[in-house]
Amino acid sequence: MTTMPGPVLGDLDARVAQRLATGGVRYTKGRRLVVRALGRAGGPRSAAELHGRLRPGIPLSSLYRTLTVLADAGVLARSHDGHGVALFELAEWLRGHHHHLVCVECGRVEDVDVGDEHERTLTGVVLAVGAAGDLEVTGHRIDIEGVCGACRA
Amino acid sequence: MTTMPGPVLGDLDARVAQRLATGGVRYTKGRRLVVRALGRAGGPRSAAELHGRLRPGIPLSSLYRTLTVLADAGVLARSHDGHGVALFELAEWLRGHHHHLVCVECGRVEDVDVGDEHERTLTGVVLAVGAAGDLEVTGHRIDIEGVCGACRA
DNA sequence: CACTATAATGATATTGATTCTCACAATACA
DNA sequence: TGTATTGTGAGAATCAATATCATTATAGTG
Repeated sequence: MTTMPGPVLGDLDARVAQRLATGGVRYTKGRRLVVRALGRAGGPRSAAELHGRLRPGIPLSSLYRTLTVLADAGVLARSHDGHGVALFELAEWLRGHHHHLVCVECGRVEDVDVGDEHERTLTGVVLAVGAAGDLEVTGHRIDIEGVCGACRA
Repeated sequence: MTTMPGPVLGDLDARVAQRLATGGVRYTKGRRLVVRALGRAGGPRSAAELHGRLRPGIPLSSLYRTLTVLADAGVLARSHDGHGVALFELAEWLRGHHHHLVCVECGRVEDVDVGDEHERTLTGVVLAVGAAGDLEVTGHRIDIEGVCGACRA
């Protein structure tokens, strides 16, 4: 169980549409394609990966602009792989809180849902450590590094 | 207490020298400067920051090469900031295991040492989650995000 | 100490991901 | 239908990072 479809993938479009509407941002065909592709993905994806996978060949420049617009609107979250390449995924309020399994061999990143029990434990430590470091904690990001099944084979 | 000098900063040079020697890599003046600068820093730093701080103006191209050499030799660890810019810090065997406090306002990243007790807790959860996700865990990386004291003021 | 092989440096050119520009197309709404 | 506004596509520009290459420094050796 390395991935889990969020409970809301069904009305993903509807939720994104509403969010964009309140910001006066249009939910165009290209933007829909990107959101759906990321909804299907099991982890954060780069612009290049999305560009290769999206069928009606969206030009890279438009894709980058779309990703930026969606990120600015709070629909997508942006992170980076081990080489500084930008990765995009659905924002937490769409995808649900989760962390990442990172393969140190192939670099692949996959979502992992931590159970409530474990998440409570993590949050407790994070809050304590952040407070001790004079940080007003707003969130945390955990990457679990190792060798994935495919790379072990 | 947001930072803590590792127990080995005194003989940092000696430890790095030995490590490089076994790899047939010279510990030159420029490389010493970079290692010491990172030994003084309280967190990971970008090439640009180091370039600005290093006194005998080392050219950027040389600095990048130095950073790459030291990272390849296992002396430095490489990560990335919120914009994909590479950050460098002393490797774990030199600096000691730690995590990062990230200010979401100014982007500054500072080291934070988690106590043994908390670290054991984190490791336990990480191993359990990694195993459940079919990952042979080799390490973990935790960024605690929030607003730093300076930005709150 | 001088000599040679090897490794490191500095200046510059190049790459690659990402962003910007601008003319054109699509959409919303009066 | 007309008009203002927003989005798109193609290509140029940017910027961090890397590669190239001639020059310089260093470690060993005789």
